[in-house]
Amino acid sequence: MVLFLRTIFHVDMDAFFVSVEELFDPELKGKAVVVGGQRNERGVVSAASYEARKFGVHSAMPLRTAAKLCPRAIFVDGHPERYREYSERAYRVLSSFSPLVEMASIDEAYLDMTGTERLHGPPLRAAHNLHQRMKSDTRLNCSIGIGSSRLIAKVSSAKAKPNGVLWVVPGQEARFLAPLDVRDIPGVGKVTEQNLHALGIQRVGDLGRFEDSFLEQHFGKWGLALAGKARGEDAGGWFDNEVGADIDAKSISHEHTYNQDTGNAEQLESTLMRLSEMVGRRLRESGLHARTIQLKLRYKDFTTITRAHTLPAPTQLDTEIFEQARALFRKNWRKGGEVRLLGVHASSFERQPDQGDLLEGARRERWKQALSAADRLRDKFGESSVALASGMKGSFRERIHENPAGLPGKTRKP
DNA sequence: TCTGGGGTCCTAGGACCC
DNA sequence: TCTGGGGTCCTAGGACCC
Repeated sequence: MVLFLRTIFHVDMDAFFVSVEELFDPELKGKAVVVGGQRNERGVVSAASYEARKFGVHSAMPLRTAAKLCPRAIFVDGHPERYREYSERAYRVLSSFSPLVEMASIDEAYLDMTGTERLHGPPLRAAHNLHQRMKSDTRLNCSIGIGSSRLIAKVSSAKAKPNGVLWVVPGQEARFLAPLDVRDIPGVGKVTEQNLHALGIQRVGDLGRFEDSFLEQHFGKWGLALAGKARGEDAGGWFDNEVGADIDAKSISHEHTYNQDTGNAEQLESTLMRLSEMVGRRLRESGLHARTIQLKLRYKDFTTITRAHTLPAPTQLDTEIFEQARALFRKNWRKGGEVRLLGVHASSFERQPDQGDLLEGARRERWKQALSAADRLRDKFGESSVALASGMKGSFRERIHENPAGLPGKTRKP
């Protein structure tokens, strides 16, 4: 039950990574550009310019496929620092329009603009002002969707692209959604789309012909949410959160795909050490302690397993994370099996560690201090400058580059 | 065509407890 | 020998998002 009408903006930067790269190299402007790596690297497209999209190139597509579809495309490595910087600039602009800003990812945000009419005027005028400010302050284009829920704002910003503003007038939500493809609903991917098609549901409006209970039977909890979404409601899950509500991270993970598959135990364990260090570092930075450590292992043929272990007491120490990850690895790795990817994942966070006896607590504290010092060194001299002894073992200690294409997770503030 | 990395949420089964 | 019911924790896998 909606007690009062909300005005939500969804602001989405247009071809964000590509646009930022264009600022650094104006030569790229107007050309087919693919960000994410080189044309014959192992990896996928992070972002494609509108020119490249005309050839069928889109994000998440293997780089090699993109090269075949659009041979003349320019391939550019990603620059996460640049994207973070421009994301922060965008955040500053947004914050000057509403105190309730929530970055949903590096290039999109929700604003609760409810009750700002006195200051900013009616929604469309506010949006146009915001649009202009974004352009003048960041030199980047964005699109803005306006609606009475996150869902409507999100869907309408997609329809406003590129470089547009779209307002769905309150009361018109269902009419706006009805003709759209079910795939346009956030959360409906390839699989759900196929399942809906099998029931003869192609457009959002078709959902209205079915009872909520029928959808629940077919799709469980998600089916119920889907019924609500067809009416434009933020039904279920993350969408229900108030804009700007502070939500703690639920997991921290790092993974690495080798350029060449490897079955070398020493190299694999060395990678695990590096990944454990990266996870431990992030835990310490955010003051979190994890109880569950998970290993992810992907073989050459892409079969993937995950194996988890939950500790009696939470940790944020590289050594303890590594110990668990390695134990899981040794227990589950098919000896000699060629590995494509390794990952280390931490979850079940607690703010305070269960210290156990005092001596033990002191020992851990010393470790923590040593590791924090290492963190500062890394800040200064780069990720490869410091490693614990076991990570140094062997000649395979390689540098894991910061994910060139990756996106940070949901963060409240950049 | 040969498939990244970092997240969230959901399901389902088994263990264990009352 | 035929076998409850609910709650919680843990693990594995998968859909989905950017």
